[in-house]
Amino acid sequence: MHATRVCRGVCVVKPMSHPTSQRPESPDSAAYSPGRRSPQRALVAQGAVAFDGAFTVDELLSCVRESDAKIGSATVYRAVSAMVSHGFLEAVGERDGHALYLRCTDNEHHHHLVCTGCGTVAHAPCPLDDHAIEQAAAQGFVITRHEVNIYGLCAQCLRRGDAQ
Amino acid sequence: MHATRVCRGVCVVKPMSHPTSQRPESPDSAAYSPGRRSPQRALVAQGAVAFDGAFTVDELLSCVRESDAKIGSATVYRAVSAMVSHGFLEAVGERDGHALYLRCTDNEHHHHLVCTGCGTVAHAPCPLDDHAIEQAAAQGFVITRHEVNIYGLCAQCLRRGDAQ
DNA sequence: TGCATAAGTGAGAATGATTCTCAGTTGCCT
DNA sequence: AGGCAACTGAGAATCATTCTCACTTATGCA
Ligand SMILES: [Zn+2]
Ligand SMILES: [Zn+2]
Ligand SMILES: [Zn+2]
Ligand SMILES: [Zn+2]
Repeated sequence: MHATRVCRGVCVVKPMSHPTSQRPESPDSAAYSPGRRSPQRALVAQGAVAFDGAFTVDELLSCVRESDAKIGSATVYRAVSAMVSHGFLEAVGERDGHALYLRCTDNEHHHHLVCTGCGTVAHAPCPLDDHAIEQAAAQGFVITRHEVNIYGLCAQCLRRGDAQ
Repeated sequence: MHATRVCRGVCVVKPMSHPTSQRPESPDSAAYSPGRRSPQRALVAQGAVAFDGAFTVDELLSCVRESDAKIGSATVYRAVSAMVSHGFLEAVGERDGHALYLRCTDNEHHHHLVCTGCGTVAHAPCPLDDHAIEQAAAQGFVITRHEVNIYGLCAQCLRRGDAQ
């Protein structure tokens, strides 16, 4: 159905030799999440960065398992939650009932267009400009939150003729 | 947490006296869904219409149960699915893990702004204008689907000071 | 009108992503 | 070094939604 989504080589990081000694200090290990620094969270962050585009928690899990075979799925869910609430990851819709996440380094607010074939992502501007906000205000509303999820097919998948 | 969401009086329709005879022929019973006409689907359609704004399947279910106490939840789920794919209902995001639906009679494409306090809905224009589509095309993408869910608070809920 | 047939129904089981529990670990601060 | 709260992992639990299956029942056609 979908092309197998693999994270790039970077993902398969040098497996940590031992718990306490010689822990891989990822360059952004400080930024990915608040709270304590753990090797598991560092691996999850590295895995997320290694994906080209959108990924599910399952995909991230199996990617991370290549480095730490016995990491628990709950740990990855927890790490993803923390990263999302810290802004290191963004939720970008879902695929087949699995939530999609994305690491995007562009820090001005915008949205994403996800290829349903391969997970590749393109940027899309936010529709909530001043005009939209005023229009909402004219109807008595104050906007607190919004989701814009756009799906499509990238050039490659179009060429390959992947359906849907 | 949330104000109790009730459908208006219309919702509590005259309970059908008996299966085969004297079935309530709702005015739009023909339009709500493709396929066969059943009293259950008519009730579900009437219930949906009776809501002012967005509602969850649970809310719709308990509304419909006031007319037919023993309607199955699967039946309501099925009816909602059929109505969504027929365009009679629209999905407008979620609340606490429950999908939100809405009956909107405005048939030109647009999106919705849902009050998280009471479910009241306002209209919002679609952000996917020609420019956005061209911009996607410039990145090699063809858009196939999109979701725009906006959440906020309506004037009434703001006045009442409902949080979130 | 009377049948055939496929669509709809309902009770309950199943699904399955995500969250929770709980008994260990282990960063991190003093 | 010690204390403790945050983190982990295994597995159980949650819980909205879907599926199964054995009936019903619209609906089109003869
Ligand atoms: Zn693609
Ligand atoms: Zn935005
Ligand atoms: Zn409101
Ligand atoms: Zn739109």
